[in-house]
Amino acid sequence: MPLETGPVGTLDPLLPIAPQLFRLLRHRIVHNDLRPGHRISETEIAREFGISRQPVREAFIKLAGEDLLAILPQRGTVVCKISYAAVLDARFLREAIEADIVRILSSAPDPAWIAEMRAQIAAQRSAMTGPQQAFFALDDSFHRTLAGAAGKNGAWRLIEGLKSQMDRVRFLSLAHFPVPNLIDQHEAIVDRIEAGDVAGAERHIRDHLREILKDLPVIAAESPAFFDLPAGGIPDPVNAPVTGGDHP
Amino acid sequence: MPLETGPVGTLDPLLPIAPQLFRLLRHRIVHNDLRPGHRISETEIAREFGISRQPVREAFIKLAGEDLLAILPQRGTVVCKISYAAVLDARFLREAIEADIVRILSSAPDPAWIAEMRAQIAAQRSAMTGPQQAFFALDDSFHRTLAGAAGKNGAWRLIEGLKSQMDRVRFLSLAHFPVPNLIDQHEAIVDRIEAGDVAGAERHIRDHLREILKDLPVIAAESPAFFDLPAGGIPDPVNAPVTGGDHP
DNA sequence: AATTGATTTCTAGTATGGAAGTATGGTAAG
DNA sequence: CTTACCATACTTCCATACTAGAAATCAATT
Repeated sequence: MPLETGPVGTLDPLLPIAPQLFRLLRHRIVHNDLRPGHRISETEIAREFGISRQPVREAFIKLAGEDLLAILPQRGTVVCKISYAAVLDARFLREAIEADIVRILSSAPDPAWIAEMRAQIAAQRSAMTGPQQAFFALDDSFHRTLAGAAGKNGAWRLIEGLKSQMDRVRFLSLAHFPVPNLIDQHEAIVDRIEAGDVAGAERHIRDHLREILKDLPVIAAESPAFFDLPAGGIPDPVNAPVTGGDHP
Repeated sequence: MPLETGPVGTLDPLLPIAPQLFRLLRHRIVHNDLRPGHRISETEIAREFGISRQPVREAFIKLAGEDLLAILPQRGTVVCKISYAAVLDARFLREAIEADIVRILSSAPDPAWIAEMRAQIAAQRSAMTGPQQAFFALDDSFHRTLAGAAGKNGAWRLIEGLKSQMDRVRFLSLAHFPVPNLIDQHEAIVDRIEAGDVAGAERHIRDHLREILKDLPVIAAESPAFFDLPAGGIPDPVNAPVTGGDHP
């Protein structure tokens, strides 16, 4: 995994500091160690790590680019709330992209990649009894493998940025996600890819990526303080327009 | 248009400098005023605009995030060549996203938006005789309108980032793009949306966004110095795996 | 007591100085 | 003529100092 390597919590002074700090703070925010609305200042972080403000500032700017921090000039910097709309947007984009990835795969199935995916699914089942975060890592790996198998590693880089918004929800309420179901869905996707069933594979990946729509309203209702909700309260995103995967 | 506003070439010292400089340099790179491979330094740019190196540095970091600059620690900063692979990746992602956008639109056509799109197409035809850059602006506006009509303005923000890679190609060789054809394609897309023909609308937007595949090899062969080509020379991207829009 | 005003104390933004590392050009040795 | 070496002139990166502006605190006034 290119990102998120190494222990999270310390900085190696020999390596460039700003990118390290960026990953570290990003990890803290996505895992809700830094809570939405919490104010942090460049000075404070600089003191905590014994570095100057400059690399902190650069990390802040990059985090603001992912909508994880809001920098208010001359006023302060706050951890963004989880934008309900942004989560839905990110999910929509992921579905669109991964649907096409799966179409590529199923239109020309590669036995070597199929074997790799099945091995990963086996690992996912083994991780079912362990901590849920372990499954999430394997889940990421699975989806990244899909992209890689389709020759779209560049696409995964983009998805990683989108995923940060969705991950904040994921780590906010680990209990809500039906891991066994998700693994079954992974298996169904690979089955349809192996069978060369383009429409079927597409339908399954789209359904898979719509799972979060069921849980999001529940989680948002549980922790409204963490969310930036649209006017009118929590909408029912399941009623969002159908976007594909349902052709005859 | 949120980005690229104001005159390009001067900085307002009253406003935050770093974001202004970012947009300005981005414009120069995308329009190939700064050529691929050209070396620039923080000091040089700082002198040119009479500012300090720090905001320059921050602009550089953001440009590196869009793969427009490559910052080599302690060695220098160069304008990235146009990555052939990145252009293909960006195009793939755009197709996936806009295909789903068009599916939303055609599954529930809105007369008001249809009228807006038709008006824009008329404006495009008027701009056919003028400079080609004027058409490009209208083309962007059209696609942005599609996203907005589907309630996916957030998606357009992402596409804008992807588009910078494709725009570099576009501005590199204005002559190659068959503007009348593109406008006809726009019209066909809107026709299918209005008719509620989901599969047809999807097929047309995908074909539309594949136009660049025809021109890219030609442009790359004309200006190989501007491109970062994969090993083995210029591939034929038209033979890339089919990714959708061709169901029965 | 409530309100207005000045002051103090925070913030991010910018400027500048120094440290570490790399490429380059010249010089001396083989 | 070729090669190894060293000094120099760059580069980015980090640290520090300073500026401008916003918010909060406290005092004076009504």
